[in-house]
Amino acid sequence: MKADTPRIEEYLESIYKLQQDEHPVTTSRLAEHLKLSAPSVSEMVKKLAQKKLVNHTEKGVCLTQEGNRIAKKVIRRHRLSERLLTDILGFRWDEVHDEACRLEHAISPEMEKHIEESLGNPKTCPHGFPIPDENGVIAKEKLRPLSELKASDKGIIVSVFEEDPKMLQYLATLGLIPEVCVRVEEVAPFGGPLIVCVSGSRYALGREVASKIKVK
Amino acid sequence: MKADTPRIEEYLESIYKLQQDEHPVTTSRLAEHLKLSAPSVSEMVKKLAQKKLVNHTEKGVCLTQEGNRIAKKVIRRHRLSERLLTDILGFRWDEVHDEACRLEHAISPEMEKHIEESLGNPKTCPHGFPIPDENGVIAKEKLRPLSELKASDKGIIVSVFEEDPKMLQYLATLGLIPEVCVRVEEVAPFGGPLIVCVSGSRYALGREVASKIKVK
DNA sequence: ATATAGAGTTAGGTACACCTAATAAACGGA
DNA sequence: TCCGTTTATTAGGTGTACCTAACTCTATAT
Repeated sequence: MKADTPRIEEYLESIYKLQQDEHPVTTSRLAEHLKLSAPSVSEMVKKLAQKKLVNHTEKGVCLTQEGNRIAKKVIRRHRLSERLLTDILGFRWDEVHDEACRLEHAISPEMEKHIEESLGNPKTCPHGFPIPDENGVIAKEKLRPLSELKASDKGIIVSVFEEDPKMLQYLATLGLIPEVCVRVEEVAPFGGPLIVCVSGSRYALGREVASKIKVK
Repeated sequence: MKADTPRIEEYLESIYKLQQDEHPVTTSRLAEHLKLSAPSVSEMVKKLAQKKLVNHTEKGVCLTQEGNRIAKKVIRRHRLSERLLTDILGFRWDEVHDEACRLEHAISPEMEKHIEESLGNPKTCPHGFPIPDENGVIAKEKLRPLSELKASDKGIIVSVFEEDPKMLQYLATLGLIPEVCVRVEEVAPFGGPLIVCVSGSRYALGREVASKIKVK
């Protein structure tokens, strides 16, 4: 009864991601994220609970210590894969997510180490998210979503939480990528767009997209 | 009914490999190579035949054109993976086979291209076997097994057909790796060992091992 | 207060890839 | 020629992960 077959890894990884925002991780949200039917997820969650990888209460699903450990291991592999793809194999940042989704389940602990060393111990993936160390420890910084800045606030982009290649390409053409400095010029009222200034150019940015961009 | 799920790829790859030597590819040889029971293989071969990926006759299993195409695609990915592992990620040649067995099913056509370019279009894997091009074309050379050389014959090692890490390590310590020149000093009668000379040192080499080393 | 929408689970069923045990067919040696 | 071994297949069964349809809650709106 081994606990880290690809399927299980995918469930734990999804649960981990959905835990990031405040909302509870419900069966239906999980089903949507995994593109599976609700009953399939319901059943699988039961099995994960049996294996002591998640706790399932009225308020939703949450990872146990062990579940968390495995999820972070997978995320470590995902982000290391993304770095390998961009830094060594010459992929663009918008191309790597789907590739990494496949690679993350095919990487041994030894390969993990080798990638890490060959890359010079990178701290983040190409989208700015931290790569957990071998023990699953993640370096934390306190970050704000770009959408919460006020007019004339500025910050340095740390991460871009977006998996859609088209949107990533678009953001890259605007120069909205990690490490770059961004200044908010104007915030339209009633949930309207932000006007931001990036390396001399001004752009309008929807609130929803802006909320996926974290700055420090 | 897609035809290239990991399981199917593994079967086709095994069949391809077993086709290399003269012997017909029987159900039992396949079962042994895949470490599965004979009935499982029997059943799966039937399905592969339905999908028109193999022909199954009295004399054994053989790949159809399409089966061959897929097998070579997988082998291409396997060998490119091995090169990536040794040349870029710093693995030793005896460590890469098992890693590559997992990677080969997780690599997209785009990644294939990127690996190839990053490596400078390598022609062979670390064990000396040719990497098929995108169209599955394999550059052929006429080679002899080391075991068939006579006393005082010499040749340059081209490939080492051995998957066992221990044996690969051992051969590497003797210097029996691709590109190296080897001379046969003596051939013991009745299937006994060969005495070979490699970069100044002399070693006894069993016939079975010697037959896995191809020279030109 | 009750009808109804929504979320979650149960029931029942499919596909897939594997297994063991038993059977059938082929083949080499006494 | 016949027997025993090897080789392949059939029969029957398991576990896993998915599905749809139907049911059961709960919570809200009229």
